[in-house]
Amino acid sequence: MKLSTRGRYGVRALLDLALHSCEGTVLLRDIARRQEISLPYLEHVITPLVAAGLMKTTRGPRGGVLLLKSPAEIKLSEVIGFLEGSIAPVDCVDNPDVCRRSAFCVTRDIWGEVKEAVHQVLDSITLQDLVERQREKGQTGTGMYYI
Amino acid sequence: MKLSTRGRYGVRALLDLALHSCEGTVLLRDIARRQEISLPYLEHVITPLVAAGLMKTTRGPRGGVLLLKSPAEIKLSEVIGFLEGSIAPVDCVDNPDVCRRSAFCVTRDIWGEVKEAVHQVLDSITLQDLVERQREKGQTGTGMYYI
DNA sequence: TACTAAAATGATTATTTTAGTCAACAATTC
DNA sequence: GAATTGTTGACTAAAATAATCATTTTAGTA
Ligand code: FES
Ligand code: FES
Repeated sequence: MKLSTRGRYGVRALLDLALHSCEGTVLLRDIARRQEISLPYLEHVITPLVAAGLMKTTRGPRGGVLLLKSPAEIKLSEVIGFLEGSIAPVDCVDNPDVCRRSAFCVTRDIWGEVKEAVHQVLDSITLQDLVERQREKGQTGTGMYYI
Repeated sequence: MKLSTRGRYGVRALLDLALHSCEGTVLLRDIARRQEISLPYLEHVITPLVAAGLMKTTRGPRGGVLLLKSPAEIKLSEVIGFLEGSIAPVDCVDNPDVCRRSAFCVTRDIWGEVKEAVHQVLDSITLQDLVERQREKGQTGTGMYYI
């Protein structure tokens, strides 16, 4: 039941981007530095988010990453979906055919309830909520307190 | 966010045991056959459940596995805890020291909420609930419908 | 006692997933 | 056209997963 680094880094990158996008595009390199993620790896991590249309990238000087949707319109359930795929704890919840026993398996029902519970949490939280929570905590993750 | 086979097989084995333990001990071999899990692997899977005191095993002829606690007293949250460890989606939820950023990381708070949501589901379901659900579905997993 | 049936344990293995790195390429600005 | 920035795909090391197998221990029974 662990999240991979894709999910963890991806959400953090998105939050960092939202926090610093007042000036338009943000350098991937800066996100990587602030979030302590290697730049080459971060490039791979955000790929699905770019593909999903959450952000736009421009290359070259003055390039960077730009948030395309308003943070209030980005739900964590979508983000995790793009980054990790389904949050179902077992595959047969989404796709009954992978288990022959699906029709009569009560444990499958349980895993479905777990999936639903996680979904409700992540579906009720937007990137905007994260931004506000972070501002309340006072640390916007600039990294200056860590050097 | 996937469960490993330990969690899936372990819960199924426990349910199978509860369903068939009217006669006392149950052969591991029978659980393995009904649940379509290889016997040698099942032996490893149930090890933590035996260690946790949920079941007792006796070797030799007329041996097998015996449920030690009443199904109504066995919560799925415990079972998954024994089989998979913490259900926290990231380690820093349980152990803040693994991330330097814990004190100000709002994503960590989210993962804590996810953990709590999953816990609430699993903590509210007992093995007895599974038994009853299975009986309602009519298939007690004898395997006879699959041969 | 010897035999057999069952579970326990530990070593080993193959496969898959994860978490990255690296190099070459493409686009953009100045 | 040179510097800068993101894109892509190949590659790799390490870890986790999902087992299998051989050996040992224990308990009952003929
Ligand atoms: S049907 Fe997939 S675990 Fe039971
Ligand atoms: S503190 Fe662990 S992910 Fe932020």
